[in-house]
Amino acid sequence: MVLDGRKLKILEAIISNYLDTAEPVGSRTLSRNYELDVSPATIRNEMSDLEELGFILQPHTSAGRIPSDKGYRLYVDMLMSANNKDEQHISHVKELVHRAGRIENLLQEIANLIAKETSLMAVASTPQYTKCKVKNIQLIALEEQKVLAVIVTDGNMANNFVFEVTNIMEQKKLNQLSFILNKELHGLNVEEINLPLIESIKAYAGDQDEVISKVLEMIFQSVKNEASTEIYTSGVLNMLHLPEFSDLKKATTIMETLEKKDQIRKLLLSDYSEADLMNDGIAIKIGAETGIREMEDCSLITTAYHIDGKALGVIGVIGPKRMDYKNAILSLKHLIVQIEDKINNNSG
Amino acid sequence: MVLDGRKLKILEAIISNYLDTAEPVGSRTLSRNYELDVSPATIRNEMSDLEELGFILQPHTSAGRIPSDKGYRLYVDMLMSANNKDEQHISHVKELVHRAGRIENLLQEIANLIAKETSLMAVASTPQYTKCKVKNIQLIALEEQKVLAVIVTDGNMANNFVFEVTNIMEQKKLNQLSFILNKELHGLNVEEINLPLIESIKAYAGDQDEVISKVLEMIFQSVKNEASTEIYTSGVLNMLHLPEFSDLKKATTIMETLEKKDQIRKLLLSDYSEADLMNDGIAIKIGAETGIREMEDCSLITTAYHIDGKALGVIGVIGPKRMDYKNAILSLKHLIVQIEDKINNNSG
DNA sequence: GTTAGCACTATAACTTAGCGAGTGCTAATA
DNA sequence: TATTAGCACTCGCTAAGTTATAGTGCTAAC
Repeated sequence: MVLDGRKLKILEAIISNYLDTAEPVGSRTLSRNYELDVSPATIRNEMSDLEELGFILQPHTSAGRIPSDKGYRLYVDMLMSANNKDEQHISHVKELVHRAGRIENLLQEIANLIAKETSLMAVASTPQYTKCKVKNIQLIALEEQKVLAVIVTDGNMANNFVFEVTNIMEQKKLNQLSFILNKELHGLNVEEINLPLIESIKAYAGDQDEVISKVLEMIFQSVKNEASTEIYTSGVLNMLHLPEFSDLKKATTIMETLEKKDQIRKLLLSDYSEADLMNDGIAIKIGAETGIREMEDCSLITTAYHIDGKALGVIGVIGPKRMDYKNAILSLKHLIVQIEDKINNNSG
Repeated sequence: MVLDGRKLKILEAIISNYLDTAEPVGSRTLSRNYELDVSPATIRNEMSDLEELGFILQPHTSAGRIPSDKGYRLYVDMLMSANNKDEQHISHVKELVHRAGRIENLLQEIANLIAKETSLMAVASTPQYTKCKVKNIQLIALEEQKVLAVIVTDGNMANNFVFEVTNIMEQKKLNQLSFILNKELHGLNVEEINLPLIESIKAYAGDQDEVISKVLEMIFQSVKNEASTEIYTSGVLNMLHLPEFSDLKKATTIMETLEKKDQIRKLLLSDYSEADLMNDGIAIKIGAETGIREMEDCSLITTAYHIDGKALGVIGVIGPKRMDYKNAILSLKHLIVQIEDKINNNSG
């Protein structure tokens, strides 16, 4: 049994209808509303085949059919190869991107925008700190024995750390130390700051090595700390309006899952398969493919943004498997261009 | 008709029972489970009186009674005057407070902790920026024409702004300008930075007045921007488990309301009545008292934290009107001490 | 290969009856 | 006069039964 043209057409019709209605699709509906030119009975036979092939399934005997994960997969793969070039979005995006000063704000705004455009949940991660380049380090005297270290990386991400020192520090002295740190670290990837390097820099600092080593130690620690990749989300509540979560129990479960930043972070940063990367860098995970049981009714679409040609962070959409993939992909594709523009200008 | 001892006892029993069960309370239950030493019939008479006085109400004819806003008000006022001194909490709070470096992290952690302790939603606002004192300003060269300004205020709050300048800026030059800015602004309240002051400082700067005025302009602008007071929340999802929101529509409404940071900010920072401030600084708003229609089933308990004796920011709990006020108040009271300790040490 | 017709099925939606918790009122009691 | 027992009544909730509906698969005819 093979997926001939007519079966494909019917499958497409089923998915398309299900995306709209969230209701199982019956043979009569298909025959009436799609130009298939065959009777419901014929469609029933084909549907039976499609089910056997695993592309659709029946919630219960007397119901219509809904797409299976495998069905969705075929559908999005077709979408991707169609390579639709329509670009209508333009508008206020440029403005928005221009307005936001720092990348953190930018990412939050981007997430808000995606959520609004798609009426779904949007996610955005900051660049993976470890892969960013150090642009500037500045030490600031707070009070006698407290120092604030500001570390600026690509994309003008500013990370702040407060630490205590045993000696009283004057700003002038700190400026000198900042100068040394900058000379040694400027342009390095954060993950290149390792123990041997720290030792060698300490040697320079002479009697002020306490401050230097504390700063470096903090950077070093923060690298190991996965949580340093911030996740911004927006539109979680949009999920509550979807029929798939119209039952409070399901709604609660999905909300709880989506609130777990650790889990979402892992999901976003998990390796892309090569197949995904073929498609303009758009990666799609459908249902069980996410690897999270609670998200079996959801799909995730992501795309990475690049700094200096390296994929550093991710923006994406989380919606029901039934989401409007086409629109979501378009939104992401469009925004990613803007973001990269902005970041690479900033760090250029 | 007056609220004699027995009526009060019955009212207390009704509220107490309703806090536990979230179900309307009937006369039989009261007579059985509380030591009132009167028959259900008598209690019914008293309840009828209490209803007429407006302290309780009946959801429908054949149901028991539930407390009205007025009833809750009496109840919490009694709680407050009882001035309970029991302090069991100790534990890891000190540790937590010590661990967090910057106040932003601290507040988020505090919110998490309150949410966990109370199983409700917690809120915390950063200090009102306008009332904070400038502690240090440092300018950092990012690239040829971009400068990052870090403004540190009381409690080691660091605010970052990026801006562009027309001339190429070297770090050395920026250090000099930072020095000038610090000399002029250190110790001032942010809101004291007004236009006349800006003009007078510009005069000092001579040919470098562009940078100076841009920094000051940004500070000045951010003061006007209410949104600069960040709101941290935690445990929004706890609300979903409460019986009052077991209906999806209600759940959605409350979630949407609680997600609106602007609204919550306004609510938190709205003026305290004098009466509230009498009670150890604990302020309670019950149901309609919040002024937000969607929160008519909720209560808000807040308390302010102080820096240099001025109330600057707020931490609080949002829960159903039926929440455990006593426990929530205790949690807040206990934490506020820790926070003030931490902040005032930091800024001391 | 396609289609009409039909028996069959499972869910959803509506209806009804009965239960239970609670009230208010009245009359008896201390 | 305050309290209580008794009772009729109310109303929402639940369970059971009933109907309607939208779908299927199969068979036989085209």
